Amino acid sequence: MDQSEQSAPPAPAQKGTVTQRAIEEIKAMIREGLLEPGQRLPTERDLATQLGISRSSMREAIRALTVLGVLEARHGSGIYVTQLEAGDLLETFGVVADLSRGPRLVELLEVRRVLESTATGLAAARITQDQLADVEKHLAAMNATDDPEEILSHDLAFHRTIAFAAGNDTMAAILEGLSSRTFRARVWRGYQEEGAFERTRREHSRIHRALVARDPEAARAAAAAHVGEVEDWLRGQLEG
Amino acid sequence: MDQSEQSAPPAPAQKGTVTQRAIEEIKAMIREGLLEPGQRLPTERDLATQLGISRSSMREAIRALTVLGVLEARHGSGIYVTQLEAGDLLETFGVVADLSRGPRLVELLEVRRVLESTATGLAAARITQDQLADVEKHLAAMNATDDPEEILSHDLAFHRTIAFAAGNDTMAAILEGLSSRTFRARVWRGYQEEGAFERTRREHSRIHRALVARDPEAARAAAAAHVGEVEDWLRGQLEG
DNA sequence: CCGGCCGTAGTGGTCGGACCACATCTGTGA
DNA sequence: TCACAGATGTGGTCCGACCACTACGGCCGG
Repeated sequence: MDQSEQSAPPAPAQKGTVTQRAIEEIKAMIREGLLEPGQRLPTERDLATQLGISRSSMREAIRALTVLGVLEARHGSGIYVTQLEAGDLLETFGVVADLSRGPRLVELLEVRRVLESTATGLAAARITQDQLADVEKHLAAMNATDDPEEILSHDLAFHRTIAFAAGNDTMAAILEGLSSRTFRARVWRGYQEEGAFERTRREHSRIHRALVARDPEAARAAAAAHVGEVEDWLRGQLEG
Repeated sequence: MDQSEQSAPPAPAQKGTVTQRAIEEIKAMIREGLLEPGQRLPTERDLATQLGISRSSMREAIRALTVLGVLEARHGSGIYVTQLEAGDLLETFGVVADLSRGPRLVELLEVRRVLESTATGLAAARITQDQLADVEKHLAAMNATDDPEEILSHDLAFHRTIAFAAGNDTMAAILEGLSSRTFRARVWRGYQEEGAFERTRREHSRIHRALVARDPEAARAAAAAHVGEVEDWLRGQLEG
């Protein structure tokens, strides 16, 4: 709305802070293909000189892009562009889940329910024998122990494998964030104390059977019900 | 050489870089409720002293949390915790969409289709008269002009209003990121050149009719088809 | 000739201090 | 009483030095 074209091409375009400008500058370089995934960037000192800013400011810009999963700094070696894969970029999604509280937790679970059911449905049609074997491995391990930590660990792997088998890495990465350890640990702490172990096991078995039967609709329903259980419980917690 | 004064009983926990430690430290403070949304933090200088690091490192940590939407720095005033609302935290989602290319664009559209259809279905049941009026306003404005920029603008507002009416702010925020200006501009540039205007208008009308009729299933289907059209086109582009 | 050791140059990581730009409060003067 | 100007404190930027680590290459012993 304010983009009135100016004459000077090398004009600094005094928008916002210097660091912010540097961030946009680097993002633009990547977007336009000047920086390929995996490629090494010039040194911090050189980059700072190129953009005419101090190394401190450039470092802040680099740090910002690092936490976003766009860049990766290797001490003593250099700065590199990540592979820009779904996992790299969506890692920050976990932060959101970790810092969310109250009603937002329910909203996140609602999003997870929608995506998880879709992914599980897709997986029923696409999962390979090897992946199915993995799923069964985690299912068995989950049922073979009573250690909550271990159960949670295999539970996560169970769903992760299924999400990955759906073939949409982006969706799988988002689900990964929505199921991050600390997030689920917080919710499940109370949920499992109410003796939900058995119900969880039944639900997992139902999902597994649907995958074996290659029944997408059943898989979708089972996954939705599975997440929905936790969702309803949490909703009740917030009200009561 | 001057930092060896105290033996540090609270355990320095030498994990990763100093800055990384500071980031986790602040996140923990927020997670544990020591820092409330909207609250003002100590000054950069004080924070640096508290954690026993330099101001430079602390600034990098703050910058990192700023781009994640957790903190907000106001020049001359101080540093504040954001409201930690969905919009604040999920703003970075737009960055992902902007930097994605090729097959990942299709994956993102697939995620959007799933969420958009869900949100539109929910909206059919929950939208208020005022919100419906807004939707109609954008629909009319969209059909009254031929300026692609303006069309895109109202198109975004059309879907945003609907997503918001669904009642799940988190879902709406994610959709916002998946529909960010630059992302859609890139895809639609080619799509609309193929004379897809008319089809888009028909699809929007269909969504609108379903909302008016309070028919969730029809709304869901219409939204899925709408996004699916673009999805298919893009998939074809990548193959052909 | 080969291979491992070690020094060195180059990189990111950290530090401390200085100064600038901006927001806010305060006290003065009309 | 109110408006303005200064003082104060904050984040924003810059500089220069040093530390920690990696990678490379030449040296030395086998």
